[in-house]
Formats: sequence, C-alpha cells, structure tokens
Amino acid sequence: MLCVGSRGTGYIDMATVTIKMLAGKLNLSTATISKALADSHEISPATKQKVLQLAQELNYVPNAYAGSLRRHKSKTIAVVIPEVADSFFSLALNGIEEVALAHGYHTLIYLTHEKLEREKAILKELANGRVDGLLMSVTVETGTFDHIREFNKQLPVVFFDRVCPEIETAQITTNDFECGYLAAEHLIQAGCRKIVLLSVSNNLSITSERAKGFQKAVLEHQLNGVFCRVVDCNEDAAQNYEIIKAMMSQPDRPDGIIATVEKLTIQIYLACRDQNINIPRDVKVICFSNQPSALIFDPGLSTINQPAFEMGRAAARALLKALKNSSLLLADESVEIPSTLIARGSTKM
Amino acid sequence: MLCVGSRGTGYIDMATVTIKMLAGKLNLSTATISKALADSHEISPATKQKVLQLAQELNYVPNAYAGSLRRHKSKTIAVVIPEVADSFFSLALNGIEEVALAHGYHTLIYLTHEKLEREKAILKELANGRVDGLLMSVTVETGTFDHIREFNKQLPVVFFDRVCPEIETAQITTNDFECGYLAAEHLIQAGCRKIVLLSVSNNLSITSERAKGFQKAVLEHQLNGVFCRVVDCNEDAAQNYEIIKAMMSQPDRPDGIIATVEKLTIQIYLACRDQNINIPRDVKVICFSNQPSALIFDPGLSTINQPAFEMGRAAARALLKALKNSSLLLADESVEIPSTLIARGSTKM
DNA sequence: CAATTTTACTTAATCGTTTAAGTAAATTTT
DNA sequence: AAAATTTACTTAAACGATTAAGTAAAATTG
Repeated sequence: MLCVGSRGTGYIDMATVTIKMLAGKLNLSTATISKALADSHEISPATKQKVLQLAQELNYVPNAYAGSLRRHKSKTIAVVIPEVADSFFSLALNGIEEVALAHGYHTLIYLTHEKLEREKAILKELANGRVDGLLMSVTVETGTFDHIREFNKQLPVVFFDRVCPEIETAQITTNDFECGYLAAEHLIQAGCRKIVLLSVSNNLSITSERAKGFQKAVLEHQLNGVFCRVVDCNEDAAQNYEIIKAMMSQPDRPDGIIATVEKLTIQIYLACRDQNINIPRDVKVICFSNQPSALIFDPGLSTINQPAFEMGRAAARALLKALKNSSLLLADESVEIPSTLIARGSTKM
Repeated sequence: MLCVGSRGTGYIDMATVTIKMLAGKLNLSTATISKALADSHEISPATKQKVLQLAQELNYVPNAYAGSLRRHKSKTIAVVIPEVADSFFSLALNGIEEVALAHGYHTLIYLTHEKLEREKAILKELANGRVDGLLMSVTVETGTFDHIREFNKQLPVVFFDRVCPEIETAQITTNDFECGYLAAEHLIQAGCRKIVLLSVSNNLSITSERAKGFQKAVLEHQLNGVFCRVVDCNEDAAQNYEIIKAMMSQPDRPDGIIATVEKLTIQIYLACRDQNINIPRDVKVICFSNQPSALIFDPGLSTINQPAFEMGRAAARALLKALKNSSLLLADESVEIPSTLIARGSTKM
C-alpha cells in the first residue's frame, strides 16, 4: 500500500503518533495514557502494560514542545560562546554536551563571534521558554552586563572561562592570575629579561588576571617596566602579524613572549621565522593553548594548558544542579580548576 | 518595591509577558495581538502601533514552543556529528551556525562520539517535532542505515563529509577520490615508492573513496602492492602510536604516509621522532587535515585541506532551502566542494 | 439609499501534553 | 451492612500561541 502524493514534501506525517492516537486505539482517555507513560500509581499494572506495549509498537515519542509548554521546562540549555573553532571552546563544548546528555538535556549552541550585539540579541531571544538555563563565555567586547543581569533575573546562568564576576552566579575558572605569574616566572628562569605579554584589547577578567600575574612576576624580579609590558592585539590575524613583526624588529625587541590567546601562536611563529629570529634562542615563547599538537610545532610550543573539557563539565554540572534544585545558590558552585604549564622547545634555555 | 521570597529559585517569573497579558492591558483579544505582531492586514495601523509599542516596552518575546506546537515547525535544526574537538567539525559547525542564524534558525548539537548506538538514540528522540531537519556526519560504525531512513521518512536530512550515498538526499562532499589520488601522486613525485595509507577501520564512504584514489595512483605507477597498502588504525591514540611504530620499525618500512584522519598526525610525528626516522628525509607525510597550525609543525605538515566551513554552510543552506520549499528534491542539492593540497616540509624531496 | 463590500476586530478551536478535580466501582473498615 | 477509603479511571482546563470563522460598523457601489 503505497502512499505517495504527486506534490508536497515527500515526508510522511503518518499522523505522527500522539497520546490521543494511543488513547483512541486503546479506548482510554489521554489522561490515562499520559499517566501510564509516566508510570503513575493511579494506573493499574495491566493498563500500563498495554499502553507501554502499544507505544513501543507505534514508536511513540512524546512531542517535546507540548510538554515544554505545559511544564514550563524545556530540558534544553544554551551554550553561548565566542567561537567554536578554538581548542578551548570545542573541548569545553564536548564536556558540556557529555553532561547535558547524561541528564537528558538538549544543547543549543550560539556563536557570538566576539560581538556584544550578537550576545545581547541571543540572550533576548532566549528569555522566553526556549531554554531552562545558559552557559556562557562572554565576548571580548562585553564591558556592560545589563543584558546578562536582565536574563539572569529570569533564568540561571553559569559562566565558564571568560567569566563575569559582576554577576552573582557560578563562575567556572582556571587559575589565570597564577598562570600569568607562572608563565612569566618560567621565562625569567629561562633567562628572559624583556618579556611582553600579548593580549587582545578587551574587557575580559581572565586576560586582566593573567596580566596581573605577569606584572607581579615582573615586579618581584625588578625587571625593567619599559621592556616588560602588555601589548594589545586584536581579532584580525593579518594585523596581529604586523603588530608582532613591528615589535620584533625594534632594537630593544623582547626576548620572551607570553601569548594569552591561542590564535596568536601562529602569527608569533610566522613573524619570527620571516625575520630570522630564532625561537627559542633569540626569543622564548609560551602560549595559553590547548592544542594537542603543540608538541610537534617547530619548535615544540610551551603551553599553559587549560582544563577545557573539565571546565565545560563543571559548568554544565553546576547549571543542571541548579535546575534540579531550585533553592541552590549558584554563586556557591564557583570552582577554579588549575591549568598546567608544559615546557617544550620554545622556552628552552 | 522589592520582590524577594524567602525560598524558591530567586528567579522572577514576573508573570512572563504573554500575548494574553498584552491583550489584557490594551483591552483587545489575543487574536488581535497575535495578528498585529505578525503585521496582518486585518489590523489597523493605529492598533498595530499600540501593540508594537507595548510589546517593546514590556520586552515581549513570543514563547517559542507555543508557536512550534501550533505550527508544527520548530525553527530548529540538529547537527549530529562524531565529535567537535576536531578542526573539520568545528569549522563545519561554524559554517552551519552562521547560515542557521541568518535564517532565524536555532541549532541543537549532538555528539555521537563515533557510537552507532548513540546515533540511533538521537535520531529516535528527534523524530517528534523538536527539529525541522537534520545535518549529519555519520559515525565510523554506521554500516546500516535503517535508523536514518526511518527518520528521513519524516524529516529532511542532509549529509556532509561523512555522507551516506545509500540515502537519497543531499550529500555535501569534497573530492575525496581525487584527493586520495593526488596525495599519492604528490608522494610519488617526491620520490616515494612504498606508500601506506593510514585509515581507521570503518564503513565510511569518504575513507574508501580516498583509498580508491590512492590505489589508482599506485596502479598507474605500477608500484609494488606489497608495500603500497592500506593500514587500519582505530580510535585509541596509544594503540595507533604502537601500530605506526611497529610499521615504521620493519625493514621494509614505508617511505611515504598518507593519513586520512587528522588525529593520526601526532602519532605519526611522535612515532618517527621516537625512532629517529627523519621526516621528510626517511619518510614523507601528508595528512587530511584542516589545522591552520600545520605550517608550524616540525616539519611543516603537507595537508589536504578540506573546505570545512564551506561544507558546513552548503549543508545548512541545502537543508534550509528544503525547509522553505517543501517540493524541493534534496538529492538535487548535492555538491562537491574541492579540497586543496598544500605542500609543506613534510613532503619535501 | 439599499445592497454590497471592506475594515477591524472577536470568538473559539486547535496544536500535544499534563494535571487538578471529579466519579463510579471495588475494597476496607468499624 | 453502612460508612469510609482506595483504585482506576475520565473530564476538562490549562500552557501560549495561531487561525478559521463569525460579526458589527464603516465605506463603497450601483
């Protein structure tokens, strides 16, 4: 018995299996079916058995949105991040998805591409039932927080990595201050005296924390503040290349570079190669990065390795915990998961 | 006027703004509000103006699920991929999100972690209204297709990269056969005579296409089939390292390696380094990879670069086109976007 | 100006669930 | 055995939107 129309989608609705349909076939009310499927004590074992069996046979899957509408719960969370083609965020997303899945939650993804406007638009749109909560890493542009605060009045938000201390909620971070300090210490131990920290001009607490750690080490070792400084890069790879190249062609060029942003790595290597500046002989380089292939760079890249996957998991866990237990104070769920410094060829003495 | 309860979520419902509420405040019916917001010709300009203004003021956002339930359209697509911590998939996801966003669609993400069971469970759950369509790259285990075929009876599916020619729908691919051929040709031109293609044991059409292209080049150049062969790796990095190491410690070890899987790159480099086999002098290596940092590997990695972002975009576009135009035959939307071979240090003569 | 059409609404049903409240029959209690 | 309770259901309202169908008043037509 073929069932092909001459026009239309070609997709068969087959009068999608609903509770109503099950009720019809079994001569029961929809209420009974619903309760039977929910294993309610109000329904007799015999009826439950019949309902379950028919549901199985007809491949009944409850309409997600009908339930969401009724219960005011979507079993969906949103992940709002700047980009996904970045080892940190893709690993974090991995961790988030794992936890969401395990709890039967669905994961919506939104990329801000570092645009505050986009971030605002997303939060606004999500503020009406589509999700039960939000995991986010803010953009580099995010300097005001009203849009987040407004959203957070209605739904729980958990920050990870690029957190927002201004908002009282769970903040999943790594030890950025300490890592900035350790990176600088590491370079100093390797003999560097003119260390530059490359950052991107932004409002992020994590980069300022890293910079503060760096400054502390510089002070402790009484290094010259003229040479030891923070240099701002931006979102444009070609421009960053020029910035780094210009910096490295000065007579008093740095002998150590700390990149707080993974994507600057390539530009640093390229700029040095193109100017015949040898890493690590002429300049030592360490980056905040999670690329597993850092060890086969030329030379192997010393890194501060963030626990991206674990941070994603921790963030998702905190959010889901809050969703299960509505009296939970999310601010108490903040955790700091330490990063690890891995020394490789690029900082060899 | 503070509004803080002693218990509960702390999240303010503020009787979330609904059409009903707007209707109440303006002394109009919900139908009028709904139509005004949809800019219907049935509503007078004056009323529209009033409605729009109040909606703006109260920050009204339509409940997504109410509309979805009524219209049987969710404005949501699902992306089902093996993993996200992979340069191809993260770039593709980027392209997908861009297109979805531009069309006002939401993107759900599901990771199969290469498990067929997981893939089946996801499709089953999604088959009831949650999404309007699906973009997918199948797992390495996906050898049967009934679960996809079943889903595809109800909703449109578009495959990208790891496609499924058995299902009649859009398949967004790159020129895998040709690339397998070109990679082999490239190694042969560089002097290789004993070339091994490293793959992962699976059912994927793309890897078999690459292998076929490789075989063609081997035949054309009448290379010895004993040395020129396909070697299977798997999902376990440590095991792969051992497989490659064992292969490279044979007396008749290969002088050329083609890796069809990005993640094998590191194991190849490590195994060679650990055995003092010089790349490219002793063995030349080319990988299917999209890592932008391939050029600063040691030595720079020659790659077959897939147009991941473009493929993601093409896949999303095909799906959305089908969703807008239900009489579209998706199979006609299949496209092949060519990859590019980038020669670097790892295949130098 | 009576008849018709158009305008600008409202009423009420519906999407697929869940759930409070109701109810008849069976069971238990006293 | 009458009263009270429990069991296993059903009825109907709700969630928040959309939309077919209905309607009174205003505008247009012949």
